Amino acid sequence: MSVDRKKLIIEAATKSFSLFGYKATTMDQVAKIANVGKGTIYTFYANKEELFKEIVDNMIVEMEKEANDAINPEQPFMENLHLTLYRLLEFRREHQLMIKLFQEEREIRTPAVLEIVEEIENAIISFIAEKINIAIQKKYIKDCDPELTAFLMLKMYITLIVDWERIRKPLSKEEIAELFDLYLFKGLSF
Amino acid sequence: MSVDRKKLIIEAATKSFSLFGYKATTMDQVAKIANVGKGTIYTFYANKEELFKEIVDNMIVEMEKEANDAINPEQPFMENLHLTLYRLLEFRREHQLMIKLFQEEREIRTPAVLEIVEEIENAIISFIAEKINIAIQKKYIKDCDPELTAFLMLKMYITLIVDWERIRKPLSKEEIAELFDLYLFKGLSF
DNA sequence: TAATGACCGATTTGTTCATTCGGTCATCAC
DNA sequence: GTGATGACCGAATGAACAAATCGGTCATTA
Repeated sequence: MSVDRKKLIIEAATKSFSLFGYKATTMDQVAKIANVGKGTIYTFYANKEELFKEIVDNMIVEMEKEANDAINPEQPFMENLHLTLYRLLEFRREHQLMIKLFQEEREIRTPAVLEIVEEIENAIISFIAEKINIAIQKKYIKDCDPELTAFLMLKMYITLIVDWERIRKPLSKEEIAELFDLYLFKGLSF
Repeated sequence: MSVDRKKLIIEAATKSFSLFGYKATTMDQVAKIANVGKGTIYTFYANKEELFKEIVDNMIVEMEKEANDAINPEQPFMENLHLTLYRLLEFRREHQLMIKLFQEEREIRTPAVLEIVEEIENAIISFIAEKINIAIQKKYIKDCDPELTAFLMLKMYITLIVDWERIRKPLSKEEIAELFDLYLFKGLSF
């Protein structure tokens, strides 16, 4: 059996998108890195965007795996939710491809990248919403719209970790856990 | 006494910035609208950015006045906080200059506009933080960092009103009030 | 027949030149 | 003499054109 060309292409594309982003990655370059003719890529993927989606979808699977690894079954639900959200934002801050994607979203606004970032966000929301849905059924938390709650929690974490750090001081993991618990779980009322 | 040239300039600049934004407003144009020589503008303001700041600072004062008008002393603190935040975001959505500013922030990223938008955000945060500070002292709510809490609340409102509407369905004023009360005041715990 | 890379039209990039703009200051009107 | 002005300046922007690059195709090849 000859070499697995599809695998070579996926590896090459992952490298290139991670290093240069979507726009700055050329199909010629991917072919070169993969040691494959350019035409070969088009026997597996209809176009550049399809190849891109495949790479990002793989990353999303990897991300969800990591998020699940963060869960500690002995901890209460809200603590695990915190650990999950925190791990997701760690991934977002450290994963090469993720970094490039968000940078390109901000700085170049490549349409294909805007689309894929929205897809990533949706994946995260679905992922969190599912956990919330279960928590509602098990009466761990009050009844609420799981999707909206997930959306709000994600935005809250981005606010606490990314935005607040930009204008004031960075918060530690423990501080964020406490704030999450105070604002969303216990509430500000006495 | 001759005409108040400074007032004419302020009125003209307000009109022009509101209609065309910062970048597309020229000093020649402001002078023309104000019926004033271009040099005259520079006897009051050191440069275009200073003039811009004056106009936006006036708008901030107007915005805070409107936000205060939204308060109903007979209502409980959290309801008034909701009314205030909602009014602030209404202002943001409806005020000509505000609309142009945020549009230019997103689409052109003019440095001077990025700066001023941050200034506006800081003004809102200080404004809300002050209310929260008083509420903490009066034991209306638990102890917390007023600035961080204000920041979080503002972001939460933007999430609920702007972001959620973009990806799903718009929420009514009452729904937002309920969500605000549920998530931040009562909390999700039983 | 799976793999390839020369080739194509479209888009992007680089370059040059003309225009516009923010800011100055010599002159003017009173 | 003083406050107001607009012609003028260099820098920045934009238009226009040429050159290079890129995504995608398909006749050829091994």
